[in-house]
Amino acid sequence: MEPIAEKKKLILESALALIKDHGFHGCPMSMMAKNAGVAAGTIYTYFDSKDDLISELYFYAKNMIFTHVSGGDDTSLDFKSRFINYWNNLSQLYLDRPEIQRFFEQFMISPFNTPEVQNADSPWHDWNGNFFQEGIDKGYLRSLSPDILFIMVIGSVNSMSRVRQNFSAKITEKGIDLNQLSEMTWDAIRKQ
Amino acid sequence: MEPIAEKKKLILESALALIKDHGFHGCPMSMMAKNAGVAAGTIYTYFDSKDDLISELYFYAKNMIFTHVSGGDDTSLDFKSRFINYWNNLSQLYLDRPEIQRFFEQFMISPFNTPEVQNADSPWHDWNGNFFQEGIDKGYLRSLSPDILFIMVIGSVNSMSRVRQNFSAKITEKGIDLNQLSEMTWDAIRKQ
DNA sequence: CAATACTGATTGAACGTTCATTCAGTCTAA
DNA sequence: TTAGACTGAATGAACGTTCAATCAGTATTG
Repeated sequence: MEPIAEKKKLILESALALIKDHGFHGCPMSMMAKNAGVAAGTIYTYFDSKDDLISELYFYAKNMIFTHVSGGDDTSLDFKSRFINYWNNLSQLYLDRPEIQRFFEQFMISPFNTPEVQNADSPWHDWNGNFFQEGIDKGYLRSLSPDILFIMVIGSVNSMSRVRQNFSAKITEKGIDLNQLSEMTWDAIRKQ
Repeated sequence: MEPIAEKKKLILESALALIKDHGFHGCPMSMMAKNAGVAAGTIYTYFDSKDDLISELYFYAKNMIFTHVSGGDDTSLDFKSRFINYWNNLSQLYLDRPEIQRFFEQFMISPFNTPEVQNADSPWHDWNGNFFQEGIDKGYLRSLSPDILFIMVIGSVNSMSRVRQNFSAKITEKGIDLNQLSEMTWDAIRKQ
Protein backbone atom coordinates (compact mmCIF):
# COMPACT_ATOMS: atom_id res chain seq x y z
CA MET A 1 0.00 0.00 0.00
CA GLU A 2 2.07 2.95 -1.26
CA PRO A 3 1.18 6.40 0.09
CA ILE A 4 -1.47 8.27 -1.87
CA ALA A 5 -0.42 11.44 -3.67
CA GLU A 6 -1.67 14.58 -1.94
CA LYS A 7 -3.94 15.74 -4.72
CA LYS A 8 -5.27 12.27 -5.29
CA LYS A 9 -6.24 12.07 -1.65
CA LEU A 10 -7.86 15.47 -1.93
CA ILE A 11 -10.00 14.23 -4.80
CA LEU A 12 -10.89 11.04 -2.94
CA GLU A 13 -11.94 12.87 0.20
CA SER A 14 -13.87 15.45 -1.72
CA ALA A 15 -15.69 12.76 -3.70
CA LEU A 16 -16.47 10.89 -0.51
CA ALA A 17 -18.06 13.97 1.00
CA LEU A 18 -20.19 14.64 -2.05
CA ILE A 19 -21.29 11.04 -2.43
CA LYS A 20 -22.56 11.11 1.11
CA ASP A 21 -25.04 13.82 0.20
CA HIS A 22 -25.86 13.00 -3.39
CA GLY A 23 -25.06 9.36 -4.00
CA PHE A 24 -22.84 7.97 -6.76
CA HIS A 25 -25.03 9.18 -9.55
CA GLY A 26 -25.85 12.53 -8.06
CA CYS A 27 -22.18 13.46 -8.33
CA PRO A 28 -21.02 14.42 -11.80
CA MET A 29 -17.29 14.49 -12.32
CA SER A 30 -17.61 18.24 -12.80
CA MET A 31 -19.07 18.56 -9.33
CA MET A 32 -16.35 16.45 -7.77
CA ALA A 33 -13.75 18.51 -9.58
CA LYS A 34 -15.21 21.79 -8.44
CA ASN A 35 -15.50 20.55 -4.87
CA ALA A 36 -11.88 19.46 -4.88
CA GLY A 37 -10.80 22.75 -6.41
CA VAL A 38 -9.39 21.22 -9.58
CA ALA A 39 -10.47 21.14 -13.18
CA ALA A 40 -12.52 18.26 -14.53
CA GLY A 41 -9.65 17.01 -16.62
CA THR A 42 -7.28 16.86 -13.68
CA ILE A 43 -9.18 13.99 -12.14
CA TYR A 44 -8.15 11.92 -15.14
CA THR A 45 -4.51 12.40 -14.25
CA TYR A 46 -5.15 10.33 -11.16
CA PHE A 47 -8.02 8.08 -12.17
CA ASP A 48 -8.81 6.26 -15.36
CA SER A 49 -12.53 6.82 -15.08
CA LYS A 50 -15.32 7.49 -12.66
CA ASP A 51 -15.63 3.78 -12.07
CA ASP A 52 -11.98 3.62 -11.21
CA LEU A 53 -12.35 6.50 -8.78
CA ILE A 54 -15.23 4.82 -7.02
CA SER A 55 -13.39 1.55 -6.90
CA GLU A 56 -10.36 3.21 -5.32
CA LEU A 57 -12.64 4.95 -2.91
CA TYR A 58 -13.84 1.56 -1.78
CA PHE A 59 -10.40 0.34 -0.86
CA TYR A 60 -9.60 3.70 0.66
CA ALA A 61 -12.69 3.57 2.88
CA LYS A 62 -12.27 -0.06 3.77
CA ASN A 63 -8.69 0.53 4.76
CA MET A 64 -9.79 3.40 6.98
CA ILE A 65 -12.25 1.13 8.75
CA PHE A 66 -9.63 -1.55 9.17
CA THR A 67 -7.03 0.87 10.53
CA HIS A 68 -9.45 2.45 12.93
CA VAL A 69 -10.92 -0.72 14.38
CA SER A 70 -7.81 -2.86 14.49
CA GLY A 71 -5.78 0.07 15.79
CA GLY A 72 -8.24 0.55 18.63
CA ASP A 73 -8.03 -3.05 19.78
CA ASP A 74 -6.27 -3.53 23.10
CA THR A 75 -5.40 -7.20 23.37
CA SER A 76 -4.59 -6.87 27.06
CA LEU A 77 -8.26 -6.39 27.93
CA ASP A 78 -10.74 -9.17 28.55
CA PHE A 79 -12.52 -10.34 25.44
CA LYS A 80 -15.88 -8.80 26.12
CA SER A 81 -14.30 -5.38 26.59
CA ARG A 82 -12.38 -5.85 23.39
CA PHE A 83 -15.60 -6.62 21.60
CA ILE A 84 -17.45 -3.65 23.03
CA ASN A 85 -14.51 -1.47 22.01
CA TYR A 86 -14.65 -2.93 18.53
CA TRP A 87 -18.33 -2.15 18.29
CA ASN A 88 -17.94 1.35 19.72
CA ASN A 89 -14.94 2.18 17.56
CA LEU A 90 -16.71 1.21 14.39
CA SER A 91 -19.87 2.94 15.47
CA GLN A 92 -17.90 6.07 16.37
CA LEU A 93 -16.07 6.09 13.07
CA TYR A 94 -19.39 6.00 11.27
CA LEU A 95 -20.63 8.82 13.48
CA ASP A 96 -17.57 10.99 12.95
CA ARG A 97 -17.31 10.27 9.28
CA PRO A 98 -20.78 9.45 8.04
CA GLU A 99 -19.49 9.71 4.49
CA ILE A 100 -17.56 6.49 5.02
CA GLN A 101 -20.59 4.59 6.17
CA ARG A 102 -22.76 6.04 3.45
CA PHE A 103 -20.26 5.27 0.75
CA PHE A 104 -19.66 1.78 2.01
CA GLU A 105 -23.30 0.87 2.13
CA GLN A 106 -23.88 2.29 -1.30
CA PHE A 107 -20.93 0.50 -2.76
CA MET A 108 -21.77 -2.87 -1.27
CA ILE A 109 -25.11 -3.05 -3.01
CA SER A 110 -24.07 -1.34 -6.22
CA PRO A 111 -23.02 -2.92 -9.50
CA PHE A 112 -19.51 -1.64 -8.76
CA ASN A 113 -19.24 -4.40 -6.20
CA THR A 114 -18.17 -7.03 -8.70
CA PRO A 115 -17.04 -10.57 -7.86
CA GLU A 116 -13.42 -9.51 -8.38
CA VAL A 117 -13.79 -6.81 -5.77
CA GLN A 118 -15.49 -9.25 -3.44
CA ASN A 119 -12.73 -11.78 -3.82
CA ALA A 120 -9.90 -9.29 -3.47
CA ASP A 121 -7.65 -9.76 -0.45
CA SER A 122 -8.94 -7.80 2.49
CA PRO A 123 -6.94 -7.07 5.61
CA TRP A 124 -10.19 -6.00 7.22
CA HIS A 125 -11.84 -9.33 6.55
CA ASP A 126 -8.75 -11.23 7.65
CA TRP A 127 -8.47 -9.24 10.82
CA ASN A 128 -12.08 -10.00 11.67
CA GLY A 129 -11.53 -13.67 11.01
CA ASN A 130 -8.67 -13.69 13.49
CA PHE A 131 -10.49 -11.59 16.04
CA PHE A 132 -13.56 -13.75 16.20
CA GLN A 133 -11.58 -16.99 15.94
CA GLU A 134 -9.62 -15.94 19.01
CA GLY A 135 -12.86 -15.34 20.89
CA ILE A 136 -14.09 -18.76 19.89
CA ASP A 137 -10.84 -20.52 20.77
CA LYS A 138 -10.73 -18.91 24.17
CA GLY A 139 -14.29 -19.97 24.87
CA TYR A 140 -15.93 -16.57 24.98
CA LEU A 141 -17.87 -16.82 21.75
CA ARG A 142 -20.24 -19.37 20.29
CA SER A 143 -18.53 -22.18 18.45
CA LEU A 144 -19.67 -21.02 15.04
CA SER A 145 -17.93 -19.86 11.92
CA PRO A 146 -16.19 -16.50 12.49
CA ASP A 147 -18.00 -15.40 9.36
CA ILE A 148 -21.37 -15.88 11.02
CA LEU A 149 -20.29 -13.84 14.00
CA PHE A 150 -19.00 -11.13 11.69
CA ILE A 151 -22.29 -11.02 9.77
CA MET A 152 -24.16 -10.56 13.03
CA VAL A 153 -21.91 -7.83 14.34
CA ILE A 154 -21.55 -5.84 11.16
CA GLY A 155 -25.29 -6.09 10.62
CA SER A 156 -26.07 -4.52 13.94
CA VAL A 157 -23.57 -1.69 13.50
CA ASN A 158 -24.81 -0.94 10.01
CA SER A 159 -28.43 -1.07 11.01
CA MET A 160 -27.86 1.19 13.97
CA SER A 161 -25.78 3.65 11.94
CA ARG A 162 -28.34 3.87 9.20
CA VAL A 163 -31.08 4.64 11.68
CA ARG A 164 -28.87 7.15 13.45
CA GLN A 165 -28.30 8.87 10.10
CA ASN A 166 -31.86 8.92 8.88
CA PHE A 167 -33.84 9.41 12.05
CA SER A 168 -31.55 11.31 14.39
CA ALA A 169 -34.37 13.70 15.33
CA LYS A 170 -36.80 10.92 16.21
CA ILE A 171 -34.12 9.02 18.10
CA THR A 172 -33.33 11.84 20.48
CA GLU A 173 -36.99 12.81 20.74
CA LYS A 174 -37.94 9.31 21.82
CA GLY A 175 -34.89 9.13 24.08
CA ILE A 176 -33.62 5.98 22.45
CA ASP A 177 -30.11 4.89 23.41
CA LEU A 178 -28.56 3.22 20.41
CA ASN A 179 -25.53 2.11 22.39
CA GLN A 180 -27.64 -0.59 23.97
CA LEU A 181 -27.14 -2.46 20.73
CA SER A 182 -23.54 -3.29 21.56
CA GLU A 183 -24.57 -5.26 24.64
CA MET A 184 -27.34 -6.93 22.71
CA THR A 185 -24.95 -7.93 19.99
CA TRP A 186 -22.58 -9.31 22.57
CA ASP A 187 -25.39 -11.51 23.86
CA ALA A 188 -25.98 -12.70 20.33
CA ILE A 189 -22.43 -13.90 19.81
CA ARG A 190 -21.18 -14.87 23.27
CA LYS A 191 -21.11 -18.45 24.41
CA GLN A 192 -24.49 -19.04 26.02
CA MET B 1 -55.08 0.70 -0.83
CA GLU B 2 -56.96 0.35 -4.11
CA PRO B 3 -55.95 -2.51 -6.41
CA ILE B 4 -53.18 -1.68 -8.84
CA ALA B 5 -54.04 -1.68 -12.53
CA GLU B 6 -52.74 -4.75 -14.30
CA LYS B 7 -50.37 -2.95 -16.60
CA LYS B 8 -49.12 -0.73 -13.83
CA LYS B 9 -48.29 -3.79 -11.80
CA LEU B 10 -46.56 -5.30 -14.81
CA ILE B 11 -44.36 -2.23 -15.08
CA LEU B 12 -43.62 -2.25 -11.35
CA GLU B 13 -42.62 -5.90 -11.30
CA SER B 14 -40.56 -5.58 -14.41
CA ALA B 15 -38.76 -2.54 -13.01
CA LEU B 16 -38.14 -4.37 -9.75
CA ALA B 17 -36.50 -7.24 -11.58
CA LEU B 18 -34.25 -4.97 -13.60
CA ILE B 19 -33.25 -2.83 -10.65
CA LYS B 20 -32.09 -5.92 -8.84
CA ASP B 21 -29.49 -6.55 -11.53
CA HIS B 22 -28.58 -3.06 -12.62
CA GLY B 23 -29.46 -0.66 -9.84
CA PHE B 24 -31.64 2.44 -10.14
CA HIS B 25 -29.33 4.22 -12.48
CA GLY B 26 -28.44 1.23 -14.58
CA CYS B 27 -32.07 1.05 -15.67
CA PRO B 28 -33.08 3.59 -18.28
CA MET B 29 -36.78 4.03 -18.79
CA SER B 30 -36.28 2.56 -22.26
CA MET B 31 -34.96 -0.63 -20.70
CA MET B 32 -37.80 -0.87 -18.23
CA ALA B 33 -40.28 -0.31 -21.02
CA LYS B 34 -38.73 -2.97 -23.21
CA ASN B 35 -38.63 -5.41 -20.32
CA ALA B 36 -42.28 -4.80 -19.55
CA GLY B 37 -43.19 -5.16 -23.21
CA VAL B 38 -44.54 -1.64 -23.56
CA ALA B 39 -43.37 1.52 -25.25
CA ALA B 40 -41.41 4.11 -23.35
CA GLY B 41 -44.25 6.57 -23.44
CA THR B 42 -46.70 4.13 -21.93
CA ILE B 43 -44.92 4.22 -18.61
CA TYR B 44 -45.88 7.87 -18.36
CA THR B 45 -49.54 6.95 -18.52
CA TYR B 46 -49.10 5.28 -15.14
CA PHE B 47 -46.27 7.23 -13.56
CA ASP B 48 -45.40 10.90 -13.55
CA SER B 49 -41.70 10.32 -13.76
CA LYS B 50 -38.96 7.86 -13.02
CA ASP B 51 -38.79 9.23 -9.50
CA ASP B 52 -42.46 8.61 -9.09
CA LEU B 53 -42.10 5.05 -10.33
CA ILE B 54 -39.33 4.33 -7.86
CA SER B 55 -41.26 5.92 -5.06
CA GLU B 56 -44.31 3.76 -5.82
CA LEU B 57 -42.06 0.75 -6.00
CA TYR B 58 -40.98 1.48 -2.46
CA PHE B 59 -44.50 1.35 -1.08
CA TYR B 60 -45.24 -1.66 -3.24
CA ALA B 61 -42.23 -3.55 -1.88
CA LYS B 62 -42.77 -2.46 1.69
CA ASN B 63 -46.35 -3.58 1.56
CA MET B 64 -45.26 -6.95 0.26
CA ILE B 65 -42.91 -7.36 3.20
CA PHE B 66 -45.60 -6.32 5.62
CA THR B 67 -48.17 -8.67 4.16
CA HIS B 68 -45.79 -11.59 4.10
CA VAL B 69 -44.44 -11.25 7.61
CA SER B 70 -47.59 -10.19 9.41
CA GLY B 71 -49.60 -12.78 7.49
CA GLY B 72 -47.22 -15.50 8.62
CA ASP B 73 -47.54 -14.65 12.28
CA ASP B 74 -49.42 -17.22 14.33
CA THR B 75 -50.38 -15.58 17.61
CA SER B 76 -51.30 -18.90 19.17
CA LEU B 77 -47.65 -19.97 19.33
CA ASP B 78 -45.25 -19.12 22.12
CA PHE B 79 -43.40 -15.87 21.58
CA LYS B 80 -40.04 -17.31 20.74
CA SER B 81 -41.55 -19.43 17.98
CA ARG B 82 -43.38 -16.42 16.69
CA PHE B 83 -40.13 -14.53 16.55
CA ILE B 84 -38.26 -17.32 14.79
CA ASN B 85 -41.11 -17.48 12.29
CA TYR B 86 -40.90 -13.75 11.77
CA TRP B 87 -37.19 -14.01 11.10
CA ASN B 88 -37.56 -17.01 8.82
CA ASN B 89 -40.47 -15.53 6.90
CA LEU B 90 -38.62 -12.33 6.17
CA SER B 91 -35.46 -14.21 5.34
CA GLN B 92 -37.39 -16.53 3.05
CA LEU B 93 -39.11 -13.67 1.28
CA TYR B 94 -35.74 -12.12 0.56
CA LEU B 95 -34.50 -15.47 -0.70
CA ASP B 96 -37.50 -16.07 -2.95
CA ARG B 97 -37.65 -12.53 -4.19
CA PRO B 98 -34.15 -11.09 -3.99
CA GLU B 99 -35.31 -8.15 -6.05
CA ILE B 100 -37.34 -6.94 -3.09
CA GLN B 101 -34.42 -7.00 -0.76
CA ARG B 102 -32.11 -5.41 -3.30
CA PHE B 103 -34.55 -2.69 -4.09
CA PHE B 104 -35.29 -1.98 -0.48
CA GLU B 105 -31.67 -1.69 0.51
CA GLN B 106 -30.94 0.56 -2.43
CA PHE B 107 -33.90 2.75 -1.75
CA MET B 108 -33.19 3.18 1.94
CA ILE B 109 -29.80 4.75 1.33
CA SER B 110 -30.72 6.64 -1.82
CA PRO B 111 -31.69 10.27 -2.18
CA PHE B 112 -35.20 9.04 -3.03
CA ASN B 113 -35.61 8.23 0.64
CA THR B 114 -36.67 11.72 1.59
CA PRO B 115 -37.94 12.83 5.00
CA GLU B 116 -41.52 12.77 3.69
CA VAL B 117 -41.14 9.15 2.71
CA GLN B 118 -39.59 8.37 6.06
CA ASN B 119 -42.40 10.03 7.93
CA ALA B 120 -45.16 8.48 5.86
CA ASP B 121 -47.50 6.14 7.70
CA SER B 122 -46.21 2.61 7.57
CA PRO B 123 -48.30 -0.42 8.48
CA TRP B 124 -45.08 -2.39 8.48
CA HIS B 125 -43.47 -0.14 11.05
CA ASP B 126 -46.62 -0.08 13.16
CA TRP B 127 -46.96 -3.81 13.05
CA ASN B 128 -43.39 -4.21 14.25
CA GLY B 129 -43.99 -1.77 17.05
CA ASN B 130 -46.92 -3.83 18.26
CA PHE B 131 -45.15 -7.13 17.81
CA PHE B 132 -42.13 -6.21 19.85
CA GLN B 133 -44.16 -4.31 22.42
CA GLU B 134 -46.20 -7.45 23.03
CA GLY B 135 -43.00 -9.43 23.59
CA ILE B 136 -41.80 -6.84 26.05
CA ASP B 137 -45.11 -6.63 27.92
CA LYS B 138 -45.29 -10.38 28.26
CA GLY B 139 -41.78 -10.50 29.64
CA TYR B 140 -40.08 -12.36 26.83
CA LEU B 141 -38.05 -9.49 25.47
CA ARG B 142 -35.68 -6.97 27.00
CA SER B 143 -37.38 -3.92 28.41
CA LEU B 144 -36.12 -1.62 25.70
CA SER B 145 -37.73 0.50 23.04
CA PRO B 146 -39.42 -1.67 20.40
CA ASP B 147 -37.48 0.42 17.92
CA ILE B 148 -34.18 -0.82 19.29
CA LEU B 149 -35.33 -4.40 19.01
CA PHE B 150 -36.48 -3.77 15.47
CA ILE B 151 -33.13 -2.25 14.52
CA MET B 152 -31.36 -5.31 15.84
CA VAL B 153 -33.59 -7.80 14.08
CA ILE B 154 -33.80 -6.06 10.75
CA GLY B 155 -30.06 -5.54 10.83
CA SER B 156 -29.35 -9.21 11.19
CA VAL B 157 -31.78 -10.23 8.45
CA ASN B 158 -30.40 -7.62 6.07
CA SER B 159 -26.81 -8.49 6.82
CA MET B 160 -27.48 -12.18 6.36
CA SER B 161 -29.43 -11.64 3.16
CA ARG B 162 -26.77 -9.47 1.64
CA VAL B 163 -24.08 -12.04 2.33
CA ARG B 164 -26.32 -14.80 1.00
CA GLN B 165 -26.73 -12.77 -2.19
CA ASN B 166 -23.14 -11.82 -2.74
CA PHE B 167 -21.29 -14.83 -1.48
CA SER B 168 -23.60 -17.77 -2.01
CA ALA B 169 -20.78 -19.84 -3.49
CA LYS B 170 -18.43 -19.24 -0.57
CA ILE B 171 -21.20 -19.85 1.93
CA THR B 172 -22.02 -23.33 0.69
CA GLU B 173 -18.37 -24.10 0.11
CA LYS B 174 -17.52 -23.29 3.72
CA GLY B 175 -20.65 -25.06 4.90
CA ILE B 176 -21.92 -22.04 6.76
CA ASP B 177 -25.47 -22.24 8.08
CA LEU B 178 -26.96 -18.79 7.92
CA ASN B 179 -30.08 -19.86 9.78
CA GLN B 180 -28.07 -19.89 12.99
CA LEU B 181 -28.49 -16.13 12.92
CA SER B 182 -32.13 -16.35 13.93
CA GLU B 183 -31.23 -18.01 17.23
CA MET B 184 -28.43 -15.56 17.78
CA THR B 185 -30.76 -12.66 17.16
CA TRP B 186 -33.23 -14.12 19.60
CA ASP B 187 -30.50 -14.16 22.23
CA ALA B 188 -29.82 -10.53 21.46
CA ILE B 189 -33.37 -9.39 22.10
CA ARG B 190 -34.74 -11.85 24.67
CA LYS B 191 -34.93 -11.00 28.33
CA GLN B 192 -31.61 -12.12 29.78
C1' DC C 1 -76.63 -4.60 -39.48
C1' DA C 2 -73.25 -1.71 -41.33
C1' DA C 3 -70.91 2.57 -41.48
C1' DT C 4 -69.06 6.15 -38.89
C1' DA C 5 -67.48 8.76 -35.05
C1' DC C 6 -65.39 8.82 -30.79
C1' DT C 7 -62.26 7.55 -26.90
C1' DG C 8 -58.32 6.72 -24.51
C1' DA C 9 -54.43 3.72 -24.37
C1' DT C 10 -50.19 2.97 -26.86
C1' DT C 11 -46.34 3.82 -29.78
C1' DG C 12 -41.61 5.29 -30.81
C1' DA C 13 -39.09 8.92 -33.04
C1' DA C 14 -37.42 13.30 -31.67
C1' DC C 15 -35.94 16.82 -28.28
C1' DG C 16 -33.23 18.97 -24.97
C1' DT C 17 -30.34 18.17 -21.23
C1' DT C 18 -26.79 16.08 -18.62
C1' DC C 19 -22.69 13.91 -18.14
C1' DA C 20 -18.16 11.35 -18.58
C1' DT C 21 -14.41 11.94 -21.16
C1' DT C 22 -11.06 14.21 -24.36
C1' DC C 23 -7.64 17.35 -25.87
C1' DA C 24 -5.30 21.49 -27.40
C1' DG C 25 -3.27 24.85 -25.09
C1' DT C 26 -1.17 26.91 -20.67
C1' DC C 27 1.38 26.83 -16.50
C1' DT C 28 5.01 25.21 -13.24
C1' DA C 29 9.04 23.50 -11.34
C1' DA C 30 13.44 21.52 -11.84
C1' DT D 1 14.18 23.99 -21.80
C1' DT D 2 11.07 20.50 -21.15
C1' DA D 3 8.28 17.03 -18.94
C1' DG D 4 4.43 16.64 -16.56
C1' DA D 5 0.55 18.72 -14.28
C1' DC D 6 -3.37 21.41 -15.05
C1' DT D 7 -7.21 23.83 -17.35
C1' DG D 8 -11.88 24.13 -19.12
C1' DA D 9 -14.29 24.36 -23.45
C1' DA D 10 -15.70 20.94 -26.69
C1' DT D 11 -17.53 16.33 -27.88
C1' DG D 12 -20.71 12.88 -28.36
C1' DA D 13 -23.31 9.30 -26.21
C1' DA D 14 -27.05 8.31 -23.12
C1' DC D 15 -30.99 9.47 -20.90
C1' DG D 16 -35.73 11.17 -19.26
C1' DT D 17 -39.48 13.01 -21.23
C1' DT D 18 -42.72 14.67 -24.85
C1' DC D 19 -46.13 14.36 -28.37
C1' DA D 20 -48.12 13.66 -32.94
C1' DA D 21 -49.71 9.65 -34.96
C1' DT D 22 -51.84 5.07 -34.63
C1' DC D 23 -54.78 1.59 -33.11
C1' DA D 24 -58.34 -1.25 -30.76
C1' DG D 25 -62.46 -1.14 -28.87
C1' DT D 26 -67.00 0.89 -28.09
C1' DA D 27 -70.84 3.81 -28.82
C1' DT D 28 -73.89 6.13 -32.20
C1' DT D 29 -76.45 6.68 -36.16
C1' DG D 30 -79.16 5.65 -40.39
